[in-house]
Amino acid sequence: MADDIKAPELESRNFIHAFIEEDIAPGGQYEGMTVHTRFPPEPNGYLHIGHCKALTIDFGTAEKYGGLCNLRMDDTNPTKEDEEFVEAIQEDIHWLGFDWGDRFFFGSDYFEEDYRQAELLIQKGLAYVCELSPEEFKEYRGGVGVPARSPYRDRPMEESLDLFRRMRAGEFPDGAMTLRAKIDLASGNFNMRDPVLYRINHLPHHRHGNKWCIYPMYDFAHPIQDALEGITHSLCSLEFEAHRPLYNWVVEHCDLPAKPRQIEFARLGIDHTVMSKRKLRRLVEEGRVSGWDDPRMPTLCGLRRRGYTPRSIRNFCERIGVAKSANVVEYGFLEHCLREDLNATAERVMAVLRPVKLTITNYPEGKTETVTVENNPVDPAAGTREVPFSRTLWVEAEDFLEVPVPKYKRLYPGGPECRLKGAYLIRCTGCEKDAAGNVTEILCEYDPESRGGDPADGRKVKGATIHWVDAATAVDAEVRLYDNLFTDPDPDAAGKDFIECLNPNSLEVLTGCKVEASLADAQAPANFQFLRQGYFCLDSKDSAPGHLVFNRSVSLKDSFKK
RNA sequence: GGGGACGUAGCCAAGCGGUAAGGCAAGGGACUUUGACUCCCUCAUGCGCUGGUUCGAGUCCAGCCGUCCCUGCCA
Repeated sequence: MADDIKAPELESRNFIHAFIEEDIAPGGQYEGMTVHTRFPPEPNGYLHIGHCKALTIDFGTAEKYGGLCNLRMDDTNPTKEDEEFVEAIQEDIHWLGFDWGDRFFFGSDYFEEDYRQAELLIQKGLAYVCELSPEEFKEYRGGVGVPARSPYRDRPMEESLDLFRRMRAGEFPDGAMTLRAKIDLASGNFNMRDPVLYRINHLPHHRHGNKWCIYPMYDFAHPIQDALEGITHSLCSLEFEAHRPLYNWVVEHCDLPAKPRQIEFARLGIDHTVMSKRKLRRLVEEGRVSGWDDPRMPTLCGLRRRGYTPRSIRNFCERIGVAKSANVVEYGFLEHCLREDLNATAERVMAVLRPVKLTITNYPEGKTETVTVENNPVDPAAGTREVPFSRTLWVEAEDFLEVPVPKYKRLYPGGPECRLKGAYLIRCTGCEKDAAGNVTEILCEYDPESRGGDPADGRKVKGATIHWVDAATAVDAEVRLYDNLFTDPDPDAAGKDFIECLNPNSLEVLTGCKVEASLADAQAPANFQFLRQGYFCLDSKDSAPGHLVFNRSVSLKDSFKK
């Protein structure tokens, strides 16, 4: 693992570990064997935060037991898969800090072996070619308490073998027939009602071109892939639980070098967050977002652009736990993990988002000096920087109120002595306003004996510490404060058009924001919605791009409501 | 009215017959050159419900209730 700062309370033991320890213990199914796992994304979209949970479990489990985790592209269906995603997935996994070494595979590279296993099943009388059309298939599938039917079930083995070979040879159109496992048409588990093993699909494969026109189904291909790669524990999400009997059936009846075990866990959900790959894909395709890496997307590349660090995401995934009950975590928890990491590692700059001019009336006109500010107050090793200072500054509009609210300890006429961070102590003496009554300039006097921010006489400073930038030398940068991830305001909105009911104003400002670009090349895509957008001032040219760490809320209203 | 799972605080989550860990959120306080951070305190007589077994049950048994997944030639 590239970096290793973890939250201190992280302890890692879950029910999967208990199963595995049973398996490798004396007398267990895998006694003396090395635990091997795999992460098998389908290359039909970008990885999102939900995949990160699986990644953490797959790689983390292998690591815990001294084994390895393979990366395998699950590309058995050419309909939706694309090379673009193959590379993006690898990039995102590496960014997170996981490494599969040289164990990078494609499920489609086992097509020949899949085919051999299918013929073997036919020869054993355990599979048959079924000529039901897709429509008939549905009709014949039965229902609760009603068994499925297939008139082709008792077809002679030789006939099925011949038809299957001709299926491969391309003699039949899409949908004409399928290869089915002969299991149990009356099973209460519909996955066992003679499931389809192979379907015809005359579509080029992103990796094998036109070599194949029949493709194995996930349920057939996956256990074979696992076995061929020597996977001992095939960890997947809960919706495959009902497929486990089929997984085991394939493992048992095929001619395989190993017997992998499937264990399921609850997939990750984040409240009000759109996580379905189908919907995310739609957002991209309909141009609702600038791309898969739009900072409002819960994709890893989106989170990355938004300012999330790999470590914060990994910590998040480790802390949410692994269990089988529905796992819907509050978005605020993800945010907490980011804030925690940024607090420890992000170099600060002072930034003013809604600038108001502040003039120190007793500071000599034309004079400039530099003051020293630490880059990270919780990490002295991050060093310091020199920041220009002069008579005219920009400060945050909300740091001044003409009439203070209760408990306000920032600038107001006659208010307490405040500290300009790293510079001097000041007192507010008044303000200038325009015709409309808006504050245009804050007037202050400073204490020349307080350079660095500490009073010469050691008196206690009652007011707050104010961030500022020097008006003459400040650099303008575009700071994008993103709205929250794409949200579904109605958690029960399944199937509804969630895009139409987005509520961009309901969510809080993210604590850590990324400075994405300087003024020169700041060009926001037209359909971006920012909570705030504009050109803001940073205290130094060296500070962009990078992270800005704000207080939890930059809203005056939120800070002071009691 | 089939099959498979799950129900411990607002949200995750430990717990495996001996008297409810931890984290997030929330509230209170201390500290502070970010109203941040940090630190301290508070926060389930209660584990979906009802019975039963037991000296003792979140843990075992029975019944009920609720939620989710499965009826693609998707993964």
